[in-house]
This record gives sequence, C-alpha cells and structure tokens, in this order.
Amino acid sequence: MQPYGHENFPSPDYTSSEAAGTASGGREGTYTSFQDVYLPLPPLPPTGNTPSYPGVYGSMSPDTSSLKSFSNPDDGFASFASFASFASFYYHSHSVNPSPLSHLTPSHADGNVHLSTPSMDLPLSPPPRLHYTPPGPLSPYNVSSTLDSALDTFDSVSLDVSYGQTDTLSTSATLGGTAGMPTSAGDARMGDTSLSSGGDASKDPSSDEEEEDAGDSDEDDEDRAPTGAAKVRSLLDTRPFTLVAEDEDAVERSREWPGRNPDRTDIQPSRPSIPLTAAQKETRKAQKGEKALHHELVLARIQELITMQETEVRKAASDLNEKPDKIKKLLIANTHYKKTRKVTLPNAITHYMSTQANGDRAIGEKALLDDLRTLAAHDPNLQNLTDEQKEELKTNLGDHRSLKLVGMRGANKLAAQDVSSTTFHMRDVADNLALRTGAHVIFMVTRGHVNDTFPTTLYGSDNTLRFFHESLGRPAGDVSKLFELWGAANEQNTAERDDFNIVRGQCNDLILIGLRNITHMSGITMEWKYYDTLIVRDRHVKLIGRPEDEIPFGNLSCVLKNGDDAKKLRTELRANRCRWINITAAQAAEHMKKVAERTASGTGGKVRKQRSDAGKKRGPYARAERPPTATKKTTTRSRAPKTPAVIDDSDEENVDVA
DNA sequence: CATGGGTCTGCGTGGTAAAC
DNA sequence: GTTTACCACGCAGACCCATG
Repeated sequence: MQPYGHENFPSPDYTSSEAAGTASGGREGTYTSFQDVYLPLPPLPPTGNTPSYPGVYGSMSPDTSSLKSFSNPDDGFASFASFASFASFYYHSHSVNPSPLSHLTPSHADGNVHLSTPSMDLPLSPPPRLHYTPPGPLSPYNVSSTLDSALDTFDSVSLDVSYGQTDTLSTSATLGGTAGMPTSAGDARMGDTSLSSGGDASKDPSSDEEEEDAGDSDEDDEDRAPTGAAKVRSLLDTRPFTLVAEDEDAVERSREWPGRNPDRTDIQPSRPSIPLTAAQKETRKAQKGEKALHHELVLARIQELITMQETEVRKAASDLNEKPDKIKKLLIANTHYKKTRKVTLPNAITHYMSTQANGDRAIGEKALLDDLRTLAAHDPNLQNLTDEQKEELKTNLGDHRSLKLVGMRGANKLAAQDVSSTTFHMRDVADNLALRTGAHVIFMVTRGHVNDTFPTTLYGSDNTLRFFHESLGRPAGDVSKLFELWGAANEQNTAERDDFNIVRGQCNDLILIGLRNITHMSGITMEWKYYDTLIVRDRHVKLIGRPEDEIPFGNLSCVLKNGDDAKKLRTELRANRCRWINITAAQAAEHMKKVAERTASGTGGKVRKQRSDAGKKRGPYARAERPPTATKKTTTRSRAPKTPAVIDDSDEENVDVA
C-alpha cells in the first residue's frame, strides 16, 4: 500500500478507469481515486547515447509539422504521412509511454483521417533530417528490401505507420532496424500489422504474399470494413513514399539542452564510471552483509542513547521544575546539518591536485584521495601559499561546485537521470514534511522540450491531489497533462526564457512580493506614482538598492528600456541588494520633507488634474431632469444581487425617461 | 506604445435621523 | 410635516499598472 497518492503521469489518458482501459490498450493501471493511487509505469525504453529512439521517420515530406485536423479525402496520403510522422515523433517524445497513439483521436465515421490532441494542438519542430528516397513506391510488400537498402546507408531505420478508422481500430506497422525498437504492443489491437527489416530478416516476400492474401480476403468481404492493415497497404501502394533519415549529429545537437543553448558554456563534464570487476563485485557483496549488520548495531546504539537522553531530560526537568519539552528544546537547539559545505583550503588544494594529476588520466588510473593529499604535501607550488593564491584556489573549487550544481547536463540521458533522482528526492522530502508537520505538498515536474525524455510527475501528499478536482474543477491528470503540453510547446532555451517581458514581469513580481511580505498586507499593490505618500509615508517601508544610475525610479513598464536593464534589476532583486526595508516614522517624515522640497522646486510628483466635468451633473439624471415623484423601490442597502434582469430594467427606465 | 483591467476620485442619489 | 445633515452606495471618468 502506498501511504500517499502519488503518480508519474506518462500518458494523458488515465483520469478514469474507463479511459485507462480503452485508450491505453491493455495497461493495467487504473485511476479510481485520488487516495492511495499508484499507477505502475510502463517499462522504460532501452537507453543508448540518446534515450529516445533514433531512426528514420516515414513521411511524405520533411515538413509535416501541422497537427491540425486534416480530413480532405483527396489528400488522404498526405494526411496519413503527417499522421505517421506525428506518431513517430510523438513516440520519441514519450519514452515511457508504450502507446503513443492511444490518446489521439484518429477515427471518424467518414473514413478520413482526423487527428487531434486531447486538449490542445502541439506545435512541432521536426529535427533536421537527411532524405533517403527509395527507387520506387514503398509498400508493405517491398518495404523490407527498401529498408535493407536504407540500412546500407544509415545505422538504424525505423518507420511508424498508424491509422485509425474507428474508435477501436488502430494499426501500427513498425519497420525497425533498431534492436530496441518496440513494436507498440499496446497498439496492437484490431488490424495490427508488424513488418520488420534488419531486426527481423524472416519477413521474406513469401510471408508478405500471405499477408496480401489475407488482406484481399478482408476486402472481398463486403460486410466488413477494410482492416487497418489493408488500409495501410492501400495507402502505401497509392503514392511514392519517401523515407526521411535524421542527420544524427545535428539531431543530437538539437535534442540536447546544451545544444539548444549554444551561448552557455557551463556544461558539466561527463563523469563516466568503470564497471566493477568480478572480484570487486564479490567483495562488495560480502561487504554488504557486514555493513548492514554494522548499521543495525549503530541504530541500536543510537536508540539506546536516545532512551538514556530521555531519562536524563526527565530527571533534569524534575530537578529544575521545568517541563521536559523545554529542556529538550534547549538541549537540541541546533542542527548539525548545514545548507552548503564551506569551501575550505584543504579541499581547495585537493581539488587543485585532482585537476593537475588526474586531468588526462583514464578512468581507473586516476589518483585516489590519499594519493592526491600526498602529492599536495610534496608539491612545491602548494607550499607557503600567499593569501591571494589561497583565495584563487578556493575560488576555483567554488566555481567547480557551482558548475556541478547549476551547470547544464551535457546530454538528455544525463538530464533525465538527474530529473528522475531529484524527483524521487523531492518526493521523500515532501513525504517527510507532510508527516512531520501535516503540511500539504504538491509539485509537478515536466519536460521543457518535446525532445526531453523524462516523464511528467505530479505528486501530492496525502489526498492533496483532490485539490485540482475540488477547487480548480479539473482532475489532477488534466492539470498535469496541460502542464506537460505547455512545457513541451514552449521549447524555450535559457535566452528565450529571459525574454524582456518575462524578466520585467519577474521584477514586478519580486517587488510586489517583497512589498507584501514586509507590510504583511496580501492585497497591497505597488504605487509607482504615489510611492512617496501611499508607500513610504503610509506604510513606513522603502525600496532601496535599485541601480539608480541606470534605471530611473518609476513604473517598470516605462523605465526599463531593454532586456539588459531588466536583467540587471532582477539580479539586484534576487541578490537581495535591492529590497524593501522598514523605516521609522521620523525617517518617513524626513523622506516626505525631501519630497515637499522637490515639489516646491517643480520636480515633485504629478498632481491629479481637475476633472473636466467638475461641477456638472452626471449620471442618469444629468441627461434628463429627474421626475419629481421618481422613487426607487429598491434601496441600496438591501439590494439584491445584480442580475441581467435588474440591469435591463434600469436601462428601460433610462429610455423611458429620455 | 496600445490596451485591458483594476483602482481612485468626484459627484449624484436615496435613505435615515436629527433639527426646526 | 418639512428641511437639513450625514452616510452609504453607485456611476463614470481619470488614472495607474502590467502585459504584449
């Protein structure tokens, strides 16, 4: 039993047991309740240099990026090709979902191919590809040999073809040279067909011939609609088909997060590890038992100490006539945990020696920690260090740690591992926090690009996922689905995420949140025009530390001229150099005195001009003289809630009067 | 810089109670 | 019974802020 409702949401269709049963084609997991929910994940795909499946996409054109519905019967093949391209593409983007087509809506009674996503269209940016044009039309009957030819040119070739005719029909044809390419078993419902090349050489023309016969017999049966397989074959036979292969290098670059941020250089170096030898494995196996036993002993000893401490605390409390809780609080007032490890000189020296000694060494040949310390002790460069040299060493280690902390992961596989492990850690932290404090915790993690491969995770402690349904009116699954689509559709690198408007909005948020925090007023808003009176004079707070030389005071919409300005201000705000402070009444008075001086000298704030209609009658009686006997039956104090009918009545009254 | 949404402000209106 | 002062509320224009 899972103590908390928590989920990884790899697929959009799981919001009800019905959806899970029909749409995902045999997945076991159901979603029946927000409490005690555990949705088993499908197996992860095989991992290689890239977590997604490299391959060749089947497509009529390299630019089949539209995801809109297409229903032109005359353009059936183009639609089909787009669909196939999309299916393949989508599959690549959902590495954990064995049924990439299950949540599409590819079926309609008019016989055309329609395609829509459950809730929104997803713009696509197809990766760069190389074209491979087979000598003749491509069909299921010659595709094996065609794929063999393609495999002479490319390392791996795969083709996903999908077509749905009714709600229960989905055909999947997979032509794979990639050993790990799954055959989409989840899709293999009615009319499933699977052809292979390279990975399965047994598909010879004779077996193809048998399939053709089977397809013919289907078509001869007038009472039955053509199966999906027959439809695929007829579509493939209709027009020439172009295989499109990826430029692997370009694709690799475009897929990875660093490739999408060419301006950034803070990419973490890979840290490969060498596999253990058989002897090492044996040793570790033996050590495992010993360590477990030792751990048990440690825990038992700790428990003993805790019991002893409890006894002593109670005794002290009794002696001192205090409550045990107070003694305990004073006794255990600090934690031995620190947020960050300090950069110490010995560590900095060791790091320096590591970069010097291990820089070019292969894995397994690198100097170990003891060796590095010995080397450092005898290195003449590290003796009698000046203060500047010590500082430089520390700075280098600090930079190294910073790179490890926020440096970009060099490959999507590493990024996915990072996300996975961090997400698990976050879940543990959230669980523990909920247990310790009763806090409600919800967090979501999703990819920021269609090429990213980590699954969307929506986690909620206890029964907090009910919040989405009960408060926002949407099932939790819908929200995570929207979040994933939003994240994938944005596809922004760091520069794009630092768009001027976005940074300006962040500055506004930081200033507003700071104002609300320091005034303890959740509804207060920033008053740029009346900052002196409404903020400084009335609230006794002040915004200090702005880069005044470059950015004049005022509404950020007016004073921030470009992205550099906005980033500069954001940096100051995030570093807390630009922040709100409390001031005394005397300081506020002093501030207002200066404001008065500025106003007197003509450089003060703007004064609201007089209304143009000041002194004139306005309102409904301004256009017509009020009838002497006009009386409203409804009083303003006991007014019923405003309804359209009430408004209409008042309009009629105005018309009548006019 | 245009725009939408929200707030502030001046004024009108109706109701009530006190003063006349 | 009438007048006046006051209050609460609503309307509409002016203004401000944030966004794109």
